[in-house]
This record gives sequence, structure tokens and C-alpha cells, in this order.
Amino acid sequence: MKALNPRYRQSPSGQIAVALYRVTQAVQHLLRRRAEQEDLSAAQVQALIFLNTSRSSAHTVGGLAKGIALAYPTTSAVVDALERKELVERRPSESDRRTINLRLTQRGKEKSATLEDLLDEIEQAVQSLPSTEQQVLQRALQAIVAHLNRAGYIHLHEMCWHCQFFRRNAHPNDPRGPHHCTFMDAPLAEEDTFFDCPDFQLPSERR
Amino acid sequence: MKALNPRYRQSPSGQIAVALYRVTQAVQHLLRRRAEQEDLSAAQVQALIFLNTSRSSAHTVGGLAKGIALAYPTTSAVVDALERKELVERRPSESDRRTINLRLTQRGKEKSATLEDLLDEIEQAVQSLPSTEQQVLQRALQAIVAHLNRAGYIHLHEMCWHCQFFRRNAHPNDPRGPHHCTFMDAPLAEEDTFFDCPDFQLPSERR
DNA sequence: GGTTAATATTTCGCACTACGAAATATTAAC
DNA sequence: GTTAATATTTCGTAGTGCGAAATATTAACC
Repeated sequence: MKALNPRYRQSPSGQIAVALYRVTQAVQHLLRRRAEQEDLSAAQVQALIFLNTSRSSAHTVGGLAKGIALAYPTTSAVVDALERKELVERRPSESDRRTINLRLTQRGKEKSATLEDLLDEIEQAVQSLPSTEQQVLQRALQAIVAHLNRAGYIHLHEMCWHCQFFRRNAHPNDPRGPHHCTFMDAPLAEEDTFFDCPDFQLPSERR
Repeated sequence: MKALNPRYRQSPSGQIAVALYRVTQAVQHLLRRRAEQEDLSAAQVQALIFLNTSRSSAHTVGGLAKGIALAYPTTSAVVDALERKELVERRPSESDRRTINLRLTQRGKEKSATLEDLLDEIEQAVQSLPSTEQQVLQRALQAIVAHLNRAGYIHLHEMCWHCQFFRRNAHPNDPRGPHHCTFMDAPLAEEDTFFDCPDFQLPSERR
């Protein structure tokens, strides 16, 4: 395929891959610039975002390592830095004393909240597209993300939306909520899909 | 906008931005994994790719810095590492003795060539989409890249200069631009020659 | 034509990233 | 109750990433 060789780049899929590569560079740039403003590093920003948006059962050193695609020792060092800045706390787990749970401090939560608009520049670029294209783009990108997830390049750890028991938009007109949880066998309102859920299970964890 | 806050993520543009963020993480992961295989770092891989695909007039320390979105001192260090590995050579420019031109060594060229399939995993994910969606995806992503380019988050250094339709300096005194695109039959300013162009075609492909 | 300003790059110091290998501690397995 | 698996840390090493300051060269300008 060799999308990065201009001579072989004629296929739509190749040009798309290269465009995604360029977006990656822009996001890296955004990350670093923003990190600097907040007196953080790019890795620290990604870690804070992960801890702010993933289910809390993934809030361990190992969970963070998978979530931001870094090796254990590196992740441990990132946590060191965040702990020094008093944005994160290590607390040994009660149930399994090998694992270390990570908790955002109050300052950490505030910092995370200020980072939520990190992708605004990207979103602005997207919003300049006609809404019909946005719909296709959304579907296509989510399919690509799912593909990369299955291939093991991304680990998704958010509430409901990445849970095997979640059925998105199962009954759109139900007043109790459009989504459905097959574990509780109950409808779910959009609002209720962001809470921490003890029964969360990734599809890959199914036995 | 706050796309990274799940509660505000309902808009298509927000979900698209988050999907792109996830693709970014996958690409970073790919970069590091591949870099390790080749006894390089992620930054070194990006530098080699840049030197292998951009127009040669951008092959200076400063050009590389813009191309991979790093500061001058950092870029200088990356070049140090590549020089140590004998993949790149520094050679002072004849015309302007402040600038340092960068040249891939033979080994550097070979290494760069082996990196061209870096995005294969991404391309595979793309190819699993129907071709109608691919067409929209391509157009939309290139529009986003152009937007990010205009906003200064990406610097593009290819296109035109390697395109069969490009006539460099065809009319040096034309106020609309010194260059010419024979596909559009229109003058081109220097600034306009760096965009991703759907009509790009290498001379060797002419039949 | 000589001072001044702009450009291109490097050096330095600092904090941090990133990894594998090996060490430590704890839990699970047999 | 030994062995194996899991979660994390420590250590050593190479490299990233930046601002501030230093150096060298070219351009600007009165």
C-alpha cells in the first residue's frame, strides 16, 4: 500500500490515510501547545483527559497505560509527574494490594475540566463542512476507530458507550430514554450513560 | 464546544473530533512501535518521512522544524540523532551560509522507503468502508487538513512541486503568482502550492 | 558604507518521555 | 505449598521538547 510514498498515493484510501496522518500532526501540535500553557506535558494532558472521561474501574496505572498507549514504566513516570504537581493521587487498592488506584485531586479535576475544549480547533474545521458530509464522516470515522480498536491499537474505556451491555438507540421514542442496558434490562436516558457503572464490561472481556 | 466532555459531545462535530483524537492515539502508537522495530524514535521516523516526501527546498533544519511541528532546538537534536545513525547529512548551503541543508544518505533513503507502509493498518481500516463513503471521507478530511493548514497547525511541503501540472516560475512578474498550474490553467502564488490537491499527478504517471 | 535589524542554527540547562530488563510484592493456580 | 501469573516500581539509557542566550550570516536602511 505504501500510502506515504506519493507515487503510490493515488487511491482514495491512501490519500485518506495521509490526511489522517496530517491531522495527527496537528493534534500533537495542539496537545503540546496547550500542555505548555497549562504547565503540563502532552502525555500529562492525555492522562488527565483519560482519567476524566473513562470509567473509574480503569483508573489504575495499568489501565492508564493501556488508555494512553504507553508502557508501564513510562506511565508510572507520568503519574509521578502528575503527583508532584498534585493533580493525581496514588492510593493502593483495598481488594488487590498489587494494584494502585489513581484519583484526580480537586485541582486535577479542575485542570481536566479546562482541557475539555482541547479539540475546539478541530471541531471548528469540522463544522465548516456541510451537515450531510458530517454525517458520513462521523459514521466512517467511528467505523475506523472500531476497526483499530479490534486490531488492538486503541483501548476504549468509557461508560456504557463501550460496554458490551449497551444498546445504543434501542428504542428512540421511549420517554424513559432511547438507549438500553441489557444487564439491567432497562432503558437508559442519555444523561445516565456517563455515570460509573460497576457492571461495565468490555466486549473483549466476554467469556 | 468541549468535545472531550461526554456531556457536551452530542453534536456530530464533537463526536467526529473525538474520533479523530482516537485515530491520533492509534497513529502515535503505530509510530512508536514501528520506530522501535527500526531502532529509531517516533520523531526520527517523522523526520525521515518528511525528508522523503517533501519538496527538497524544504530540506533545511528550519523546514524540517515546521514540517514536523517542533521547535528549532528540538529539531536540531533530532537531526543530531539521525546524523549519528548516518541516515542524514548536514551540509551548509552555498547560497546562504546561515542555512544548513539536510540530505538523506543512501542508508537514510533505504530506511525511509521501508517506512512508507507505516499507515497500512489505517489504510486497511479505510478500505473496509464502501467506496462512496471513502469519497466523502477523502473530500472532508482534505478540507479539514486545508483548514488546519490555514490556521497554521500544519505545514504542507509537497504537492504542485512534484506535480506534472505544475510549471514553476512560469511568469515571474505576474502579481497573481509566479507559478502556473496547467490543470486549472491558472497562476499560482507560492503560498497556494502547498495544499493537498485532488488533481495532483506525478509526471511519471502520464501516459 | 556602516550601523541596525532580521534570519538560521546551535549550545545549554532542565524537565520529562519512552523503553526493556530486572526487582518487588501480591494474588491465583495446581 | 510450591509455582505461575499479575501489577507496579526501580534503574539505566537514549531521546524529546522547550526557552533563553550565543553565534554567524544576510538584509535593510538612512
